[in-house]
Amino acid sequence: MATMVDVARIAGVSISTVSHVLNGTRNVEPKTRSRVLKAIEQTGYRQDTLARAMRRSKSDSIGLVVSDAGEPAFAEMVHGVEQEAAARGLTLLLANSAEDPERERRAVRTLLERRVDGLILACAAAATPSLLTDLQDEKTPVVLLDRLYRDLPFDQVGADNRDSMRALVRHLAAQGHRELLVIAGDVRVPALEERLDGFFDGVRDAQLDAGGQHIIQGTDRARIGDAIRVALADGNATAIIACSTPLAVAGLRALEDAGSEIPGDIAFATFDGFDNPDLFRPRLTTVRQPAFDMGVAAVRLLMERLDAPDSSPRTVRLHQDLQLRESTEGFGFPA
Amino acid sequence: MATMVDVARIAGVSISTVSHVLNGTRNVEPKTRSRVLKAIEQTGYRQDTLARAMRRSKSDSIGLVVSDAGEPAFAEMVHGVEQEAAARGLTLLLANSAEDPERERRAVRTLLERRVDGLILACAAAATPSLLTDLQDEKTPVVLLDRLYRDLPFDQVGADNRDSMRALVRHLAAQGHRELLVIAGDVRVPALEERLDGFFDGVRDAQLDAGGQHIIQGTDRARIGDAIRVALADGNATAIIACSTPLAVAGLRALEDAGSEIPGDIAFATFDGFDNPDLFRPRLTTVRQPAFDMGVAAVRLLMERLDAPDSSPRTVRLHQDLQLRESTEGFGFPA
DNA sequence: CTGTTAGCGCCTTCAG
DNA sequence: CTGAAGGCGCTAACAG
Repeated sequence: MATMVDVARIAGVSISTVSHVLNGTRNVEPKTRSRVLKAIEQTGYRQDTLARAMRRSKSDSIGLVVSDAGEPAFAEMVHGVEQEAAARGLTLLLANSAEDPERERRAVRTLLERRVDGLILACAAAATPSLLTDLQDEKTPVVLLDRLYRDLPFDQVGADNRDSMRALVRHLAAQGHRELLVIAGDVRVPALEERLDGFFDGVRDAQLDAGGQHIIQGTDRARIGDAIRVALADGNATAIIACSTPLAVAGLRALEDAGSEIPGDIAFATFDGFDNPDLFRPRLTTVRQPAFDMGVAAVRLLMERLDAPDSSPRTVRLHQDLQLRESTEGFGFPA
Repeated sequence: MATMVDVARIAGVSISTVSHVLNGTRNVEPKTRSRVLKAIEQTGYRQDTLARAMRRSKSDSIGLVVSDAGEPAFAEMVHGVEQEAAARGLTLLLANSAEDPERERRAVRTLLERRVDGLILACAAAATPSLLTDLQDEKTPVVLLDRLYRDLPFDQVGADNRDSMRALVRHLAAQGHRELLVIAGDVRVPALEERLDGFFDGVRDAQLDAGGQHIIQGTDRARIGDAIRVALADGNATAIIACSTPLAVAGLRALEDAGSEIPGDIAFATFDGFDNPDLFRPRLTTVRQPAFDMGVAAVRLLMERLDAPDSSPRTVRLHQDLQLRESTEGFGFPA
């Protein structure tokens, strides 16, 4: 591998001149410059980003740690982050914690050791509490993505979970539903907690009986299935809301096992949802997270933070779309 | 940020001793060792991976360039690569070419400049031909993923596209289908070329009339739609095969526009397919790519190549599952 | 407009 | 069992 020294020797200039033509960091006479360029061509010289990063203590790279690369929403966020990073000449270092706090800790540490310029973090549900507080003392800026922590002074980007859920509940109530079943998931995840809060906002707005609603917490599939069976047997709940894609999968499977039809037997809505929602039946009413844009926004926040390290932390909420489809439109209320 | 010098000073040892306890690269007296460890604790010292990489000229990182992060199959491959890389203590640098040869070139260059230990590459359909030949001269090992180039001496991992398609065609023929429509896509993509080849293998096996089959090439949605409409109007084709997820989307939309039912009016099968294929209707017969495992296999190949730089290149083909579902089971042939 | 030089933080011979 | 010292490839003062 050719180095700057080789280029300099061949071009008959000093290595600092080579550096300056490479980086455009000071004027160099056209003639000299072209000699250098030719030498670069000739040697096939390529800059060593590592050495450069070390010297400048700036790596032009960012790290992204996601908590579950399996969920489509996260895959989309990764995509958005990659896109925006590339557009700004940043290399993306990707890690997946798989909802494991220990892996998460290791991933963060590894990325910090690699001297990334900034870190984007979608924390695991059971994230080690000290992780984020430790990160506050770090000079490497951090942006929290999707998994937000209201009380911590980080830049954050998420969706308007609470408002979207509220709107969804109001919509269902307006159609006549009075008793709903919410598959809430792991409410330690801030986004899921917010969605549950929004549910009760909506219940209040629509003056439904708060005590009469069915809330299923946790992610255990069997338990979700049981709870749905019970609720269906009682026969009072007329609509189900799943608070994430995996929760929707659990719910849909349970309904299938029970032989219940959507929306004939029960209405169904989900957050995040599935790809190509109009191609397959049932067409599910979905609150859609702008996951790609959230990734883009996270990178922007990070770069702005680098420019202004001392400005106060900002939380950006992106609007979620409420896409109404057949799964909540055909339920037959008794006259 | 504390450096090894700080640690050495506090522990009252030389910096080389610090290095050796850090890397376990030579024996050091337990007492000394624990002094060093304490000093590390105390200073919050963290290794600078960049400096280390520069010195060892080995970065413990690998680069992955995918051609379309949007396709679910690629998202899964990324996931598999990440998983296996992390398990081996490698950091993953991710780039997306978005099927743009220019972006692809830049991505490869960037990753090379970052001194990745190896590169995994799912080439764009229209990849610059010189890209791969240039890469052959590089000492950085390269593994081709999914987008294979039979004639080039790289390690490669793909799926058994040809055989799977052949099996699918035979299955359809056994059911009575004699005239098929293939949405073949961009056959510059090797996997798609292989699938098309496999189609003709199957046609031959089943002794169908090769001239009577409908092949739609390209990715233009409108053209695919037109071709399907024409084929339906003629009324001879009884089954459609989509050779990738986006192609399936195009096909399904066209059928929907035409008001055709699957499988009543026409049978439908797809490669790669959709998530949760049993939850939504129509349940599509799918040739499923083991995308995650392909990612894993690519990392393994890469590491083995690093251990044995001169062994001959290997191509690994992973088996694809033919998942039969309703979309090909209910077509009513006239008696 | 160009060259010289001192490190960035680390690993690794080579001596002791 | 431990220390001293050189240098990986590059940037950025500082001098001319």
